[in-house]
Amino acid sequence: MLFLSTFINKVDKKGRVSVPSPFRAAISGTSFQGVVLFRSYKHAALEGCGMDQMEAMCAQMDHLPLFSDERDALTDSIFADAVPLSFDPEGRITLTDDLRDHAGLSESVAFVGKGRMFQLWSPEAFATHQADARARAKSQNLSLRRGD
Amino acid sequence: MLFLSTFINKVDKKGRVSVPSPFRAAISGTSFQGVVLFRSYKHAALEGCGMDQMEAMCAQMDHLPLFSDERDALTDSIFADAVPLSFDPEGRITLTDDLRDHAGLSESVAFVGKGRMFQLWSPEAFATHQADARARAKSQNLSLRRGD
DNA sequence: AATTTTCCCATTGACACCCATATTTTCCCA
DNA sequence: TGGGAAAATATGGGTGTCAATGGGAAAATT
Repeated sequence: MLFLSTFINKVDKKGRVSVPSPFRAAISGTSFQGVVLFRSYKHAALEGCGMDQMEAMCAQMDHLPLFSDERDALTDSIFADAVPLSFDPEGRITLTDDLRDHAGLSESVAFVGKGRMFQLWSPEAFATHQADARARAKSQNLSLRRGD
Repeated sequence: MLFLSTFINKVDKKGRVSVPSPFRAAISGTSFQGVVLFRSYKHAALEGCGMDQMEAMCAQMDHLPLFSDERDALTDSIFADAVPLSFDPEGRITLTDDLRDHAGLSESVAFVGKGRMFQLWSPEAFATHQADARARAKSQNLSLRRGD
């Protein structure tokens, strides 16, 4: 099951957001009924996935030596930051202030499908980011054509 | 079960700290109801895990030759130092003075999830350490590769 | 007997659940 | 093909429950 398309949902006064139903469906098979969110270290956005993906990342990290610098940097910026948020009976999650601040989220959130993972953006920030990404893709294509 | 997120809890006059409920849940399956703490040899912090992980580390160490310098160093700095602390009925542990001193802990403690292990930091010290780790992850563009 | 450790209870504040409502999508039949 | 009913989804708010904390009593150790 993959995370596809983009959905924009509202954040209520308590900080709750409905996770898009197709995203919930992608997770419904796993034991932990909820998502895991952590700060993207590249963008003003949040990375998200199910617990199974999180465990896969942990398994990959087991190949790095214990107490090594690389492992430290990754675990500190992924696991230390990761917040497991379980669904309420209506399929919502409650964002922490920390997460909200980092992504600059206010009254609504864009859930952006990225395959095995997804992202949470402020809708305005994502619009410009996506326009940017398309422009980059286009210019790369042009340069490739020049190549042959 | 993984150790995720960061929790900051208070130390009371008796030296007790509540272990975050999700961390206790990650340990609840094992026979020893408590955690094992030992001094980090890289940072002013404590390493922590459940007894099962301790046994896993022991098994890993079996690959190193008996009486080798490397094995000696690891056993001295991990097993010789390790303190098993069992939960009280409310899920709290009491830190020893030795542990408290090494991590510079006073009125509150940060429990930092690191996947299969976790760490205990003075909240202020961890804030700077984490900022550092994020900068490293970003500048070196660290990422996880598929397991080989 | 005094000190330490362990357990028990009481308070608090946050959050997870319950229910109610609104909005959208889907489906069925005219 | 279009309109309407029914289902599914998204949203809003009140309340009970549980986790974190603080203090005191009982048990164990010296």
